[in-house]
Amino acid sequence: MQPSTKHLPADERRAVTVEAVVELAAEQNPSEITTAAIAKRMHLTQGALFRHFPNKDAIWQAVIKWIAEQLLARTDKAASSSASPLSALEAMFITHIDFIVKHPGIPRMLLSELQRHEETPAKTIVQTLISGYRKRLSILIDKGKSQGELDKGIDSEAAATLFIGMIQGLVIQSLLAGDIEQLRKDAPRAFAVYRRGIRICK
Amino acid sequence: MQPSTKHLPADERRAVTVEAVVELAAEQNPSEITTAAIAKRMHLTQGALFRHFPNKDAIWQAVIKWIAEQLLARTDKAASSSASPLSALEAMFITHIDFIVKHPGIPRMLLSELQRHEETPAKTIVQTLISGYRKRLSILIDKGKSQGELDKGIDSEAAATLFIGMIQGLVIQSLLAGDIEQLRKDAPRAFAVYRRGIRICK
DNA sequence: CCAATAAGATAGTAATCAATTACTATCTTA
DNA sequence: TAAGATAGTAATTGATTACTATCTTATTGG
Repeated sequence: MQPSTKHLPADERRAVTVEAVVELAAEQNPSEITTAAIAKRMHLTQGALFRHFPNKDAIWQAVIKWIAEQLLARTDKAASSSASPLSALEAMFITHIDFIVKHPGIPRMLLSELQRHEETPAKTIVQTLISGYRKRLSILIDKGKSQGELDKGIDSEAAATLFIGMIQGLVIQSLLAGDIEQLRKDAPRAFAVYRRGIRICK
Repeated sequence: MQPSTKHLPADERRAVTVEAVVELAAEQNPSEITTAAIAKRMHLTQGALFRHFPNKDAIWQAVIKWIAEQLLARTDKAASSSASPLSALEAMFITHIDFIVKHPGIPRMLLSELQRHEETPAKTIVQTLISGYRKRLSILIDKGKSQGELDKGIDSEAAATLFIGMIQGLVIQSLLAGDIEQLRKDAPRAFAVYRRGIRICK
């Protein structure tokens, strides 16, 4: 099954489309990605895209859905193979950062989507993703407290929000610098400060 | 000098334009703000805008410049009227959050600008803003260490990055929720966790 | 091997948008 | 108060974009 074949079955073509958009988002402003640009990247004519998606928004929705599934699957796996709640948090963090470094277009797509003021289906997917992620985090933090690994005085929800916010902030700052490697460098240092904020005082 | 006067002098007209764009950015995706929409908000015809700005990018540049000046001025003032480094950090944080809550279009404009892949003049202004902001923070943190208020073991640069990241992350999450009041609610709770991460152990 | 159908190519359309142009109204000052 | 400078209007232009109608080619099951 060589990937350069024309006439792909519909579901494969849709998967390749998602891939192409994630790639393009790493290279340019996602809100300026045209259907023509997507088609060109896939060596397809622009009109052919509309054989597989009813409209452009449906393409975006598919991309966001793929991102959400990937991220939850990867971080879940990382957390479940960790010995303690705190190490699970760290494993989720590292996995999350790795995923973004591997696909720099991903945060750009998410940011672009949440810029929209209307409630789009894609935005709803992101909301569900984040609230699920936050739930997992605060459960882990509570577990850490009861196991005596984390300080009982901390606000679990706030700590979960800060965990997610830390990642988002690091991503924004590397986006601003135009250097994804900065993310890899800054992330562990920021996490060290965060860890100190939730751990029991020694 | 009623603001609804026609025939404003050029510099006033430019200032009003910046105001209009910041307002519009609170209501819609900044990348979809058209020159026609800006003109309509100002009760002006679209073409008239180009009497005062050579092109659309120049409008954006003016808006970003205004934001940067405002933010630095306000946080500087807040920090200088604080008793200790840690309280200065908290004052800057609160001031920053207040500024965003008052003008919800601001983070949207900044996010929109840094989504662009090219190096625009506006993006350069944001980079300068953030690096100046980070510098101020790490100096404050160093001062806090030497005064025995903050833990000497923490990484000042990472703590500064996390400070900024925390704000950016909180903003993104309130943007996602479509509720700016969430920012006001979550901010102090997240800051409490952050404070615990840098303060000396009691 | 041959229809039936799925997938792609080609060539459009209507709408939108930044920018420009020719002209007019208003302000300022010598 | 006349004349130049400044600010605004209305209409248009060329480029771009999402989407579609029609024709062509490849794939596949009987």
